[in-house]
Amino acid sequence: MDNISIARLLDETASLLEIDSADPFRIRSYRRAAEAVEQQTTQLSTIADDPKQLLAIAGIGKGMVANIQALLTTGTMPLREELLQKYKPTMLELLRLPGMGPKTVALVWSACQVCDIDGLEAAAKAGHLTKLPRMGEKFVTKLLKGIEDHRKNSSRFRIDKAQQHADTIINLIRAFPGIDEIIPAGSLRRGRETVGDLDLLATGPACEPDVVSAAVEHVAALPLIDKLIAKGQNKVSFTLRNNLQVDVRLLPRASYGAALQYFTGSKMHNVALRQRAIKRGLTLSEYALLRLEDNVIVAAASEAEIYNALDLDYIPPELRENGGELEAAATHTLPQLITLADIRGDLHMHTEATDGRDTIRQMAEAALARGLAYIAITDHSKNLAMTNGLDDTRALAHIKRIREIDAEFAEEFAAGNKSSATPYSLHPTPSPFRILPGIEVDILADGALDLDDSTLAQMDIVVASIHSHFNQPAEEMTARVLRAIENPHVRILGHPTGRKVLGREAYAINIDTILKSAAQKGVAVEHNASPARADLNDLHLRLAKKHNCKIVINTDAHATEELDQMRYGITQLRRAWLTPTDILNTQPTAQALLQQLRPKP
DNA sequence: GCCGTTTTCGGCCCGACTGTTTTCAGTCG
Repeated sequence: MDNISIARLLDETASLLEIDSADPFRIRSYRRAAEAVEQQTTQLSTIADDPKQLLAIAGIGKGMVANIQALLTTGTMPLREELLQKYKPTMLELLRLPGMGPKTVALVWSACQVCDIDGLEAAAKAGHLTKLPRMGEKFVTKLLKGIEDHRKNSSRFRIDKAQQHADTIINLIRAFPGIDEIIPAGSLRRGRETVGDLDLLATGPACEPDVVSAAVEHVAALPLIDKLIAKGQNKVSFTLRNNLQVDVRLLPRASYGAALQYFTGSKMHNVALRQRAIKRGLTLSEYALLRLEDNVIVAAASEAEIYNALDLDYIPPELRENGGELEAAATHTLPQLITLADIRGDLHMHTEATDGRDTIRQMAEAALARGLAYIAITDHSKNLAMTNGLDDTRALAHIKRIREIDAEFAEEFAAGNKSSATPYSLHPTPSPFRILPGIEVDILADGALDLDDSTLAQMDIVVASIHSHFNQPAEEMTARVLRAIENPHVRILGHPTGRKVLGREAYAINIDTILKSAAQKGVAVEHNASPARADLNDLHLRLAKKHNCKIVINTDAHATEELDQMRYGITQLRRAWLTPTDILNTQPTAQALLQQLRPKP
């Protein structure tokens, strides 16, 4: 059993304990243990014989060692079995519905014997639920809507999860000798926020027709396969334990480009491309671009050859949605899309002062190691009590500390003895790494901010975001944001739509009005790079560009490794046709960036 | 259930919002 499976079972046990109204702290222990296990780089199965090594992991104690050893040897553990006597595993899915917490799940089970989504929907429609305590018309309406949304989304996977699975599988397949290239095609390659399944295309000497069967057998025997769906001449289809379907195709080098083009899509892009081919007396398939009259291959080995043979510039996968990219490619007017390397700073992140996990210095070191030139530390303000948000006094003390560490970085730079993963000297224009003092200030229900202007005046970066009262009518919500950005200290509007991928609809808000107003006031709008919260979708981003709005892309990292999520945010910017000049934090230095932001009052 | 320890047990982020109540439990972040 691998770490992911152990983590999942521990987490599920935590959920079952919640339904069972167990001690909340005991529940938290199981959740923490699950997280800790998931983050381990070594497989626990290899060190399970040595309890000392397990106990060395923070969050794993004596009890958890016994649990993990039970899981590894028997595939389950006593507490889990005991809970499954009382409850059904399908109840865990009910917890994912909005408004359904452990207490409510336990209630519908004991009162109506409802333990799955279909049963819950039936009970809701039959009016059984309104007879229960604390459940009225409104609750049932919201619940039915939640079930509908859940069904719509649950068959898709977020891009980062899909990418992780793809990386794992790719590494396993690459281990087979004679496979030298393997690329995920489909919506993952196009950078969609969610993907339905994985399409992996491999090529190399081992994929040539006369020898491919050995490679097919290798793929069909991968250890992480849950169900093998199909095994053909050069294609293997299977599902993983989480139901993600994976199609692996092993293709000869000569037709790899055509296959990559075909399986990357999108469908509408391919239709348009094939129409263009026919007009030129050609025909495009997954095998090659052929001349119609004599079936001679015009292009097949690479995508670039195919596009060029159709009198088009190479079109990046993110643009292949039949949204004007063919016309642009034909007239050589495709945009120079932004890349990860263009991003020089990250202006929204949290530290252990509030709900982050790492220190100011750790975040800075991690950003420097990732090649950034500057960051802003923007911890939460006091209204977010659950994050231990900063009041005015603590906020001022915090930025004092930020300034100190910023000065330390400057000293270390001057002394030339900075030891970090990326020495300053590797940067084209060496200058000290900068840490800007900032805050993520909360926009209250009436649009006021929850810290004093005198405090905000001390900050280089003031990100204003909404964290409560999500259910205001659109007009009120819009007015509230407009009032917040009236405050001259606000320089960035944080996660302006509150959208969550696979989780929550955007706030009811008039985004057009807000973007216009932000553009007029010089307030930058933030695209949250986290794949869970790709806040502005590509439509929003295009709208922001149209209104000449300043745009920043930030990770909102709560730990050093979350800085890596920038890559997913970049993909969304590319899908919106944005270039480096459309984004403020492509500015090379903190000073240049600050000059681009709204001037301080 | 874990942790830190004054080695034997107490502390472990908790406030705001919602839909239901008629004073609050449950959910969310």
